[in-house]
Amino acid sequence: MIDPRVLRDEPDRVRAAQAKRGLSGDVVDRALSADAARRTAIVAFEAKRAEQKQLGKLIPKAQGEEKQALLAQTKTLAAEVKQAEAAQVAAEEEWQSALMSIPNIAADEAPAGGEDDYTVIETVGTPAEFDFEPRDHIELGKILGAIDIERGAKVSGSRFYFLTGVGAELEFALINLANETAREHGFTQVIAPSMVKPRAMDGTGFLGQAADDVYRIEGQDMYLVGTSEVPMAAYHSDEILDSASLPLRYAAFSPCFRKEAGSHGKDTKGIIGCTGSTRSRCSSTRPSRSRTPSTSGCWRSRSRSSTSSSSPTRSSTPRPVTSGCRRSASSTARRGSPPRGSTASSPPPRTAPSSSPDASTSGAGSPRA
RNA sequence: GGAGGCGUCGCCUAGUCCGGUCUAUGGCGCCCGCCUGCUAAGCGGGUUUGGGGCUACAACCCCAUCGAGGGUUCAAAUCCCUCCGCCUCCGCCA
Repeated sequence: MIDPRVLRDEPDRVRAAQAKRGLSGDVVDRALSADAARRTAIVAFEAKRAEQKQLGKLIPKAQGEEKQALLAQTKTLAAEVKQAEAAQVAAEEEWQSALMSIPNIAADEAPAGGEDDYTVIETVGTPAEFDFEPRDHIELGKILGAIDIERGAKVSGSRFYFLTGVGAELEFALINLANETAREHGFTQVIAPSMVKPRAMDGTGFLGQAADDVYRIEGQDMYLVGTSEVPMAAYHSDEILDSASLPLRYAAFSPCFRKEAGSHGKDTKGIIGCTGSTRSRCSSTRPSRSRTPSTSGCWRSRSRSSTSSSSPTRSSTPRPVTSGCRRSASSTARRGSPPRGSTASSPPPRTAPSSSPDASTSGAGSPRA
């Protein structure tokens, strides 16, 4: 969720960010009044509680009738404290839910609007031109015996596939390439758990507006991760890191699970943006004095390399505590842009917690390796 | 899945049996000051985190915080319940 202090101090900034996404600013006002109500409730509760504690100190010293009177007095007070506390908790929850309904503040450089309002920052290379009718990945996969969609559907349903022979080899090769490249750049190799507790999922914002895309394990309070960003963002949670050790850089590999809710049948032809995939993802943690996000690269093993950004800390001090972090602004691709050269810098809410290239480049299907 | 042990403010630790002067003890480390050719030692003070009030974003005051969440009670580190984590052992392991 967004920093409550930003909301309180710069509500207009939040309203402007809402407008940029085409969202109403009403939630901002709702959150502001909830914040005020919350603080009023806190004052009321704490006053009662302080009174109770003061009286409680007198009881062991008192004797006889005086003690009985005190006990009676403090008993009713205890009830009042309980009531005030309940009111505070309710106000707190209202405030939380209002805050949660506000998405991350869009970065200043992010253009207003939706998917079609992108700005091209840089074009790398020229799109390939063929003097024949090029085949798509489905056809190629079939001819090469690399992708078995039929059996994928039989075993697991639509949007699943088996990678076979050179297809599987290509997958491993891409992962190795990604990891090797990351290693050369000083990233530590990590194989991360692909199931996490709610705290980790929430910490990266995936239980907010992206909750629809997330797989939850039935009967267990656990989630399948949509990217290793989730376990890695939680990796150093509750730790205080020596700033001299920063940045800490990790290239983490994991299977990735996303429901891709609402995207069924949308420019997929089977395997792009699939429900289960593997990725190698780089992330780095660095001190954040300002509230600007730091960047991290992301190599996706599937068919392209890409970059994304994240904000590994919400601490306003140089002390980089990564607990429950959530990126506070959207991303800017820098390097290894997809062949189209487009740079989506304001991910739509559905994909907000993820890196923008994941969501915006689904059409560029030809492997680079 | 089962049995046992453990979890205290950076680290170690006292306190838990028997609820209230616990405002959580002491040591180490760290910070500030004093003293001192320098350093070390010594002496004095400070040092959990989060929230709120008042403000000058200070000082100060208040609330919460003894793994987490409930409960009992006028009152919980302390009693009860549930959960989590770590350790030891047993079971399971396509």
